[in-house]
Amino acid sequence: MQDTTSVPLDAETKVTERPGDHESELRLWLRLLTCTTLIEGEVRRRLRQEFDVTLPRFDLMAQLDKAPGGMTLGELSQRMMVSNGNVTGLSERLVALGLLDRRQSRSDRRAQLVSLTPEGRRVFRAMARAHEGWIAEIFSQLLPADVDALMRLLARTKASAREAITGEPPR
Amino acid sequence: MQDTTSVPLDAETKVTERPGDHESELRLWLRLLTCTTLIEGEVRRRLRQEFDVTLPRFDLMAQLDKAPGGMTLGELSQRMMVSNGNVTGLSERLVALGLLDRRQSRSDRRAQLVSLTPEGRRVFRAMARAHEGWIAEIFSQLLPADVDALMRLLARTKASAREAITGEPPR
DNA sequence: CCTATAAATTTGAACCTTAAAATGATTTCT
DNA sequence: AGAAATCATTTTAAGGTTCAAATTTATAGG
Repeated sequence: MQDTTSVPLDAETKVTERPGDHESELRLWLRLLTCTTLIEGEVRRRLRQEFDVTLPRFDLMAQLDKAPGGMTLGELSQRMMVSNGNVTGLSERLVALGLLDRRQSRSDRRAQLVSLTPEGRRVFRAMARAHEGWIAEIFSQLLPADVDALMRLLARTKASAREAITGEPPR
Repeated sequence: MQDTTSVPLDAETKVTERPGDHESELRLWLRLLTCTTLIEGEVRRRLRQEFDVTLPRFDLMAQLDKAPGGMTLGELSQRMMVSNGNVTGLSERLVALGLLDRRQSRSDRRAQLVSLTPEGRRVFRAMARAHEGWIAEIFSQLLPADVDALMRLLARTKASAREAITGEPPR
C-alpha cells in the first residue's frame, strides 16, 4: 500500500504519518475521558445513595483528611484543581453541616484555615473505606501488571500535558 | 522482607496482598482523574479564549457533526453521558445562537430531532481543527507505542468498569 | 508614613449538572 | 377499544463551576 501523501521516509521519520494527522491522540483522549466519566459518575451515584453526599464535598474532605493541621482555601483550590470561588461555596456548606471548622490564620489575616471537625473526620473515614472498595471493584478486571503499566503511562501523560499547558518542562 | 500479614502463597494467590488493601487501584484512579481534569481544564480554557464557547457546547456539537441526519435528544444524552435535562438546556442555548436546528420527529411526536445548521457545522469544523491540534500538543511527549498501550489498557479499564457498574458482562 | 503591587478570598452573573417529578405520546396487553 | 406500562422530554430545585471584578490584607520602596 502506498503512502497517500508521499512523505519521504528516512531515519528521522518516526512512522508513515500524514501531516496534521492526530487521529490516534484524539481517540486516546476520548477514551480517557470516557473512562473517567464512567467511573466518576458511578462514584457520585454511590456517594449520594449510601452517604447522601456529593462528590465535590467528598473530594474536599479527602484533601483535608491528609492535612491534620488544616489547610488554606487557596491551597485547597490548587490541590482540587478548581476555582477559588468554588472552594468558598463548598466550604460554607460543609461548615454549615458541622463537618468543617474554619478560622482565620493567625499569621495572615487574609487567609482562612479550614479543617475537618471530629465529626467530619469520622464521617469521612467511613466514606473513604467504602469508596476504596468501590474503586477496587471497578478496576477488578485489571491485572496487577495492567495497573502498574497504566500508572507509568499516565505519569508520562501527565508530564506531557503539564509541559504543553505551562509551556515549561516538568519541574 | 517478610510479608506482614502471613498470607499463604500458592499458585492461586496473585501476589502478596493484604486483605482489603486496594491502595494501588486507588492511586491509579486518582492519577486517571488528575490527567483528565488537567487536560479537560486546558481544553475548556482554550475553547473559551479562542472561540468563546464552552466545553459542553463543543461536545454536543461534536456528537451532531457525526450524525448528519440529526439526532434525538435522548440519544444525545446517552452518548454524552449526561442527564436528559442537561441536554434540553444546552440545545436551547445553541438553537438561540443559530448553531442548531430543532424539529419534531415525524415518526414519534414525543421526540425532538436536533442537527447542526450550516453555520453550526462551519463553526464546529473550525473548532474541531484547532482542538485536534491542542490534543496532539498535549500528548506530544508520548511515543506511538505509548499511545497504543494506553488505548489497549483503557479499553480493558472501560470494560472492567462497565461490568462493575451494570453488573453485567460487557456485551 | 504612603503608595504601589501582590496575594487570599469573596461576590455576582452566567452556565452546567443532576435527580426527581411532571407531561404528553406511544406501545402493549387483554 | 381501554387500561397499564413505557418512553422522550421538560421542568424544578438544589447545587456545582467558572470567570472576572471587587474587597481586604500584606509587603516593599521611596
